[in-house]
Amino acid sequence: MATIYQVSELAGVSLATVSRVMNNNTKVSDKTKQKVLKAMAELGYQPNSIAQSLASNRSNSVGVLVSELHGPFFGDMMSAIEDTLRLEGKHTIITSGHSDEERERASIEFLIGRKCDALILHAEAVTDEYLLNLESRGIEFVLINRYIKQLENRCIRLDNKQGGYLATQHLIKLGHQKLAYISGPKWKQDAQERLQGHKQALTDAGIDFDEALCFEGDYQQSSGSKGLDWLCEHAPKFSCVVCANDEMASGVMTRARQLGINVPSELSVVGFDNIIYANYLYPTLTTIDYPIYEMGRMAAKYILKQVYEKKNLDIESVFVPKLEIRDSSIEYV
Amino acid sequence: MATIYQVSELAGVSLATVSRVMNNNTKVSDKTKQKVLKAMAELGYQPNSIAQSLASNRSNSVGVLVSELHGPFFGDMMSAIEDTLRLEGKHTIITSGHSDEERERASIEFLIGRKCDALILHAEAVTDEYLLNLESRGIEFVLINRYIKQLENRCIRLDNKQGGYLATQHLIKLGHQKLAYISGPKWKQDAQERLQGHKQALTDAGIDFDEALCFEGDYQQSSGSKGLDWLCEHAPKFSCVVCANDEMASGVMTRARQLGINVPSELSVVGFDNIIYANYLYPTLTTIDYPIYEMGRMAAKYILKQVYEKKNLDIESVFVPKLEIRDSSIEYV
DNA sequence: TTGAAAGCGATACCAG
DNA sequence: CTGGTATCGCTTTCAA
Repeated sequence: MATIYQVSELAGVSLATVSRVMNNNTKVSDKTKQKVLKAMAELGYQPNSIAQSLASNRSNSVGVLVSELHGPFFGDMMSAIEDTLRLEGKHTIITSGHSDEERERASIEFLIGRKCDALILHAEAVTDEYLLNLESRGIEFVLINRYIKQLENRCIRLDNKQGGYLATQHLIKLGHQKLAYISGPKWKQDAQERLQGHKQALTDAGIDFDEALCFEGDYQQSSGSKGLDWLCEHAPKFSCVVCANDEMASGVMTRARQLGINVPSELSVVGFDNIIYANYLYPTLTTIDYPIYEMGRMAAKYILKQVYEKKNLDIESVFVPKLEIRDSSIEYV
Repeated sequence: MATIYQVSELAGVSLATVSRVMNNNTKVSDKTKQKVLKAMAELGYQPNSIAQSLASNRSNSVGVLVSELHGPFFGDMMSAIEDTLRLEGKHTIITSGHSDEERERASIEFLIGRKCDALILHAEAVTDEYLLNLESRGIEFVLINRYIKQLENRCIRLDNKQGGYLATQHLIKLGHQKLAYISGPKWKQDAQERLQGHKQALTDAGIDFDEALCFEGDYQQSSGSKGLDWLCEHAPKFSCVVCANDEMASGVMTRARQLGINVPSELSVVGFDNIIYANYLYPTLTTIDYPIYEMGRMAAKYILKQVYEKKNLDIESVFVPKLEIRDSSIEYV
């Protein structure tokens, strides 16, 4: 692998000059520039980015933390970020935290050690203090789907409560009075907020929230199935179930089919997230649109603006959920 | 951020000694070791991995290239790799190539520039020559889902042809005689192989392959829908359709429903890959199991063995597809 | 506009 | 077992 030294030798200029044409920030005469370019081409020179990072304390790469590397939600998030950053020549390093405090922290520290210029975090398990401390360490970062008051301007988020509200309100408007709910893990902020929205919608409609109609899932498809089983066995009668995400909703629909319960005529189902295949389920799933791709883009833009000094970028930090009505929910008769 | 220099100063030893306790490969007296450890703790010292890489020409990270960051297939692949590598303290850097030659090459060069110790590549667009050249450059890598004779031992792959064969044979055994086929992009190796398997199965059953019953999709869900439309309009009558992947199969089933065609009674559908939600579709999808998680693990193990000198790892490079019979395919009457 | 030289933060070889 | 020192490949003042 050719080094900058060999290039400078072949071109008959100094190291510094070669470096200058690479980063073309300083003026270099056109003639020398051509010589250098030619030498680089001839040697098939590729700068060693590790050395660049060490010297400049800049890596042109941003670190991303997701909960899981698989799953439609994080897939879209990663794609959005990489697409956006790549256009500006920045690279993306991805790690996963598995919703576990220890592992999230380890991943974040790894990214920092890797001298990422900034971080985009979907951090669920790590404490507020840790994140606050990150800021005081001078680390540049932005949070997706988490709200911490003191870090407000670094939070790109969806109004989850409003989303939960919309989902439930939709069913109430359809005449449903007995609504079951399958929540995400209660310790997760978004799960809490979505549930709060649900309760608020009930209250506003004069319906009492019944703990017995509420099952705590884990956001996985299988827990939707488990949830439906549990509800059928332990809960009072209900005509619909609102799920805290689409994957659990999918689990519910599949299990319902196995149990011989028709969706939507006997049971309406509503999801949350609007993941890509919500529209390919049968029946197609009524859900709350979570513009995760847009939010991923926005997070990347934030970094571009704050860290890489791109101007003319409007940052918007709170996104609004939208109800997407499809076939899995119908009027209660 | 503390440096090794400050640690050595505080501990009253040389740089070299500090380095030695970090990498504990050379003997260091217990007493000095404790002094150093204490100093490190006191300063909250974290080695700078960029500097380590530059100096050691080792990064303890392996680069991964996938086609897309989203999608169930690549999600599982990435998860498998990261899970396996992390257990050994190695890190994963992920990039995407979007099935585009230019971008695949750029990503690979980025990973190399990043001094990854090895690469795991799902490279579709880059030429054989390029890959061959990679080897002669002395780069350690392993290929997933691609076969190049000269690189045979570096190829972790599924017998795609056999998979295509099984899918088609299954339908023929059920009595189908008019089989439509929706392939992946013809320029992709796996798409070719699966199609070959399909043709072989037809031939073995004495059925002629009919070009008019074959639509070329792009492995996306939407092209499954488009494919069915096209087939209904242009192709002779058929009683089933075999799809080169599950996502297109899902598209076919959804479109069939919209067209009022019952699956499976009027149309049997078979997919390929056995992605996680194949089992949540309605009807559940008959498909060919692609053990991508296992293959991702295996690729990681190969690297662990070859590059990081872990012993006692059995490497298996050709995986066997398995037919997974579910509800989307039934006997032809 | 260009060159010389001092780092960046570690590793690793060679002596002692 | 420990210390000194050259080195990795590049960036970035500082002068010229």
